[in-house]
Amino acid sequence: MPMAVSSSSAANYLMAVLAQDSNSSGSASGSASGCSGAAADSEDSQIGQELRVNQVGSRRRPPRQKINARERYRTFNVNSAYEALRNLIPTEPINRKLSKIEIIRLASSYITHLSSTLETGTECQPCLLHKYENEGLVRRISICTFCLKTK
DNA sequence: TAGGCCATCTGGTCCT
DNA sequence: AGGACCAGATGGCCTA
Repeated sequence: MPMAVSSSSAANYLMAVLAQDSNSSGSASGSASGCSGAAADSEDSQIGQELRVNQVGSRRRPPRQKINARERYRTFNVNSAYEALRNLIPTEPINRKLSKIEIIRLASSYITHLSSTLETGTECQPCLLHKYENEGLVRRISICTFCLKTK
């Protein structure tokens, strides 16, 4: 159960996704953007593929559309978490677009920066100060974006 | 046009 | 058995 996501918006999204899939009955690819990497190149082969993937040997599998909808919902929740994390990272300009990998790296860096701020008790380049205070230890700190920003 | 980023589909694996 | 999670494949969009 996702916790960081607003339950109402997530639920709305799930409903929308499921409704979309029920409307696109018979099609193997219910993608909104129309891209389906493994989709076949004709309708007949799509249906054939659907039958094949849903029945392996004698074992019946759940309909692909339902599984795809759940996966889209899961991706939606992951993206919501990325968005929540991104909102905690100060940038310039404030609404600068960040990729997912940038969000993770900057969040990690920002946590380190805040930690150094707490430990040194100063907001003036705490990471650099923290480095000197811990001289002799193995810990190494690279140039901190957030220290450079708060001059 | 190449490369980066992303959404989606899919099959496999693990968990409840 | 069904759902959650994950990684690979694929194709679209955008930017330098």
